[in-house]
Amino acid sequence: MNYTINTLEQIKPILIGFRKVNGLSQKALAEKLGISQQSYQALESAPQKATIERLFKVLSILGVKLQLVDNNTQATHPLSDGANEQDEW
Amino acid sequence: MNYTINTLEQIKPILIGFRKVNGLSQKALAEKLGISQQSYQALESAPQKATIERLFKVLSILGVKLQLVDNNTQATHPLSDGANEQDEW
DNA sequence: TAGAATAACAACCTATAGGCTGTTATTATG
DNA sequence: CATAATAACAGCCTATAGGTTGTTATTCTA
Repeated sequence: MNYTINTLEQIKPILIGFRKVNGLSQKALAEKLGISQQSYQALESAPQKATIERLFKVLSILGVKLQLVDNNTQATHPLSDGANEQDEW
Repeated sequence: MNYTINTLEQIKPILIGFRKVNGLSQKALAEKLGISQQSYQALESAPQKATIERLFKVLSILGVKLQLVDNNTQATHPLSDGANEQDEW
């Protein structure tokens, strides 16, 4: 399932959704991160302000991967969304 | 073109690549962001430390979108990578 | 090889991310 | 409705993100 981020406001509800799908409370997820529930709550309430590093850790726990989608070359292979193309770099 | 981020170290070279593909120098991109070349250079040298907000701005200029890919539900529709499914939230 | 353009490094400052504890809503559920 | 679980808010502190200017490599090309 892919969720394209068009605006920063979208991240928050998506994050909460992912956490719930994983059946985790803020406290449970915070424990996995090694921080307090209150600290995690702060992150979840404004994920745009978090560092990539921090979001990445959370997403790893939730089984979610970050992807960068180049819109410039989008049109060339409309249906060829091969697994990973980062090897080209 | 999709670039899945498996490790934080991947972001830096991908970022530089996107900038070059767009034919921009650090100075040129910095100007679009309204900051100095040196400030942008700091961001580019350690993008993991940047906030989502900041990276998002850079990616917008470079014509790159952020995507969250749920690995949990990955197997259900292997080939149905429909455009955007965030409306389901 | 000189000069221009580009990228990187250093020192410095201010705002805020990232953490804590304590308390207060807000949902569940027995 | 009482209580437990969950989520949110407040105040506080320290580390660092995000910005500046000045300087120094590093490419590139006439």
